[in-house]
Amino acid sequence: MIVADRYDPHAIEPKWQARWEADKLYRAPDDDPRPKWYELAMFPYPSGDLHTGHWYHYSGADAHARYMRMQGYNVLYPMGFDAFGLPAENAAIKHGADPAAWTKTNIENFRRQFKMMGSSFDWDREVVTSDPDYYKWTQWWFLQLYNRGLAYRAAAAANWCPGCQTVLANEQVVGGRCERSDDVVERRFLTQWFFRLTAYADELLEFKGIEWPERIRAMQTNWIGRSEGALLRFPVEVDGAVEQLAVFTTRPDTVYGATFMVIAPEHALVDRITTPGQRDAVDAYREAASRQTEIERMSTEKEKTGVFTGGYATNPFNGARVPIWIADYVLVTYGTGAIMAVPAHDQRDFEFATKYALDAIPVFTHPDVDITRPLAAAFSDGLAMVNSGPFDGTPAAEAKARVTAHAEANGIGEGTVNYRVRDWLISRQRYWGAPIPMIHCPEHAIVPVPESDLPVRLPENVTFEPTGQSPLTLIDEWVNVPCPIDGGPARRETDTLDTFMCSSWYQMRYVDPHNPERPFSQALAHKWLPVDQYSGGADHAVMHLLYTRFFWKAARDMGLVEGDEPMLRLFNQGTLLGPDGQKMSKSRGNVVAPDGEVAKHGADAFRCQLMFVGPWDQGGPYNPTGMAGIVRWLHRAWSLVTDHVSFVTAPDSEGARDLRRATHKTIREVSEDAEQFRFNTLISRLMEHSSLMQRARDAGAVDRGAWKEALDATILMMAPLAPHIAEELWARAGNRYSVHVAPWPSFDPALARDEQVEVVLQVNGKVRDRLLLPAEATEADAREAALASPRVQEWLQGKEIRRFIYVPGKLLNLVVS
RNA sequence: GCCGAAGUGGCGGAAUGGCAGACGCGGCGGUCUCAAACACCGCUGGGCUCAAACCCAUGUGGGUUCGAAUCCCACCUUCGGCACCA
Repeated sequence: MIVADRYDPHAIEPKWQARWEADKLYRAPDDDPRPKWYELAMFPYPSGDLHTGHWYHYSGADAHARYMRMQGYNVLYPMGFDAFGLPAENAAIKHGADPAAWTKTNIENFRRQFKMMGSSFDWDREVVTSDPDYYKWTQWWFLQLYNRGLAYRAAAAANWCPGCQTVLANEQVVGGRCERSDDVVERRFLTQWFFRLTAYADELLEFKGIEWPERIRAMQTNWIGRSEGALLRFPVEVDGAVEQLAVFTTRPDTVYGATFMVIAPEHALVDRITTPGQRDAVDAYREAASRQTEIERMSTEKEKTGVFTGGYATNPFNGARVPIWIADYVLVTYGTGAIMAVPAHDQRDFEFATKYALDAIPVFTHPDVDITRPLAAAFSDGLAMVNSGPFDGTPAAEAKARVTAHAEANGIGEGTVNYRVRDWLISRQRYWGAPIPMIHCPEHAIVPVPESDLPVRLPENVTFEPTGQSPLTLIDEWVNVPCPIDGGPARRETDTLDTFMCSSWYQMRYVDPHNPERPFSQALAHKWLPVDQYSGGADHAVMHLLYTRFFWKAARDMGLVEGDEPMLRLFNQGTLLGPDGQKMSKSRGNVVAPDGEVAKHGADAFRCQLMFVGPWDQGGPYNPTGMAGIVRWLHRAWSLVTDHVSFVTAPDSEGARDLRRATHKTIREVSEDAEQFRFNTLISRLMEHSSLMQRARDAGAVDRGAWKEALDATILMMAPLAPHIAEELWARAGNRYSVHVAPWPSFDPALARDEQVEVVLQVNGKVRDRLLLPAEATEADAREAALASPRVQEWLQGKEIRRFIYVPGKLLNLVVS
C-alpha cells in the first residue's frame, strides 16, 4: 500500500474494463432472490460517435444503476440500439453504403465507446432493432394490433416531408417542419396505416401511479388536447335533399349567436353547396389554400380570409338561415372540419365577421359590456343567456348542460369529447425499417402475413433512389407473393414501419432478449416489468414517451403485461451546452469531443466533470477548465490511499470522533443526493470529505479504525461516478473485488450527530452573534447564553424584549421593541 | 396568446421559511522548488480609500412573517413546448 505511484487513468481504466467484461460483473440474473430494479436509459440511434450529450445522459444513468446495485438490488440495466432509421438510408443514397453494414459499423463503434466510459450495462441482453430476430417481433406486434382493431388503413391528410420523401406522424412535425430534416412539410391526401392512439386518449391523460416530471405530463396533456363540448347538426339543403352539417363546439350555449358557418376549404360538402355564382371564387380560394405550406397556413398573425359558398344551413334551435363560408382558419383535420361561427363570443369569428360585414349577436349578458351597442371585441364569459329564445335568463354555469340536453332530446346533437391528438400514422415510404407484414390480394383485399411466415425480411441489393415511393416497390421478386388465403398472385405492402414502433416495446424485449418463440415470456415480464427508473431527453415528450405508453396499454389489454404504465419514474436530463453557453454544433465550433477529454483526463474525470456541471435535469454549459478541480480531487483521493499515514489506536479521541462524525454525515448526505440524481452536490460533499481526511492525516497520527471507515466509505461513494479509480483504490485499500457489488455504506445517526451546535443570535432578525452550545442545550440555556453575550447586549440597550423565537440547535431571535 | 421551467459573485452553481454565496473554476498573495505543476496554504459579492464594526446585496416593485433567495400579488427578462384546435 505504500507504493506511491501516481494516479494514471490510462493504466487502470482499460484494465478494469476488461476484468468487468470477463467476469460479467453487471449481468442481471433472472433467478436471483434479491429485489429487482429495472433501470433504463433511452437507447441511442447509432450514428457516428457517442457524443458529449450521450455521455452526459449515460453518466448519470449509469451512476444511478450502480448506486441501486450497491443498495442490494438485482439491477437490470440493459443497452441496445435503435438501429432502423433514415441516416443509414441517406448514407446509402449519398455514398452507396449498405445500410445494414453502415449500421453494424456504427454499432460496433458505439459499443466500444460505451465500454470506454466504464458503463455497467448487461451486454448479454443487447437488442438491435434492425436485426431480423428483433423486427420479427415488431411485425408480430403489428399483427396483434391489427387483429384487435388498433391498426387500420385509411385515407387522410398526411404530412409529407419532401426531404425525407415519406409521410410523417403529427408528432414528427415541429412547427410545420420535419423533426429530422427540418424541411417544410406538405399536406397530401394519402392512404396510410395508422394505430388507433385515440382509443386510449383518455387513459393517456391519467398518468396513473407514475412519477413523471410535470413538464412532460403537461406537454402530453396539451398534445392530447381533450376538449368537452357538443356535436351539433345543422340541416343543409343539398341538391334538393336535406343533409346534416355537423360541427363540434365547446360552446353549445352560444348556438343562438351563430350568424354564419365556416367549413374548411377541403371539406367534402364544399363542392355540393357552392352555388354557380360563387363557383369561381370558391375554386380560386381552394386552389390558393392548397398551395400554401402548413407554416403559412398556421400563422396566427395572418389576417383571416374566406369566401361565401352561396349555400345556407339552418340553425336547428331557432330555424335561422345561416350562410356557409369557407375559410382556411378552419382545419379539416380537427373536429368535423366545420364550425358554427359566433362572432360575439369568439375572437377569431369576430375578426372574420368584422372583415366581411357579418352580424354579431351577443347571447350572454356581461357586467362590463353594453350588448345593445356594436361590440368592440368578442367576450367569452358572461352572466346569463340572452337572445336565446326559451333559454333566456339561464345562468352561465348551467347554460352548456341545458343546451346540450335540449339538443339530445331533440336529436339535434349530443354532448361529446374531442381530441387534438390524432391516430398515429405509422407507415413510411422508406427502405430501412421493418416491412409492414401485410399482403394486398385482388380477391381478398388486405391479408395479414401468417405469423409463421415472420419475419418479412428486408430484401438486399436495393436501389435507393428517392422516388416518393418505398424502394421496396421496385423489387418484383420481393413484392410478388402468393396470397396467403388462395395462393393467387398478390403483392406485399411496401411501406415500412415508423421506427418509433421499434422503440415502443424495446423495454419489454430486454427482459427476454433471445426468446425465439415469443417476444418475451410471461414469467420474465412479470419478474422485471415495468421499468422502475427511466431516463432520457425531454425532446421525446410527445413522441416516444407517448407512443410507448399507448403500446403498453394495448399490450396490457392483450394480457401480455401487467400494470397500467410502462415506466414508473421518469427523469429527463437537461441539455449539455458548449462552453459558450450555446447549443453544441459543428457550425458554432463549440463541440466538446469525448474522446479528446478521455485521452487527456480519463473517463472517470470526464464523467465526474459532466455531472459536476449542475443539476442533472438542468443541463448547462460544459466548462473544460473546470476539469482541473475534478482531476485535483481524484489525485487527492488517490493519495489518501497511497500516501503514508501515521496511525494510533485511539477510538475515543476527539480526532477519531470528529472524523467519524464527518464520515457518517457525508454518507447520509451523499445517499440522499444519489437517490435524487443530485450528482453535483454529491461530488461536492465527497470533495469536502476528502479534504477533511487529508487535513486530519497531515495534522498528525489518526485513529486507525476511524481512518479505515472514512477511507472505505469514500471509495464506495465514489464508485457510481468514478467506477475505475474506485475499483483500483478499493483493491489497494485491501478490500475484496469488486467495489461495484459491495454494499453501499450505511450511516449511524448517533455518530453523525454534532456534539456542539452553533446557534445564531439575532436581534430583530439580524445576526449579531453566534454561540457554541452543547447539542443537548435547551431553549432556556440558549436564552441565558444569549443575554450574556456582550454583542447582543449592545443591541438590547434601552430596548424591551418582546419575544424569543428559538429554532433548536440553529437560531435564537430576540424580538425587541 | 396559452402551458411549463428558470433569473443568486467575474463564471458553473449551493442554500426551498432561519448564518446568502457550500463545492469547483477563474483571480490575487504566499510555501515548496534550479524552475514548474494535475502539489500545498491563505484571501477573493459591493460600500465605508487597512482591519473591526456597520450598511447594502439573490431580475423589478409591493405584501405576508420575529425572520424571505425561498411563500403570496403584480411586472420584466430568458429558455423549452404548443399555437387560428372551434
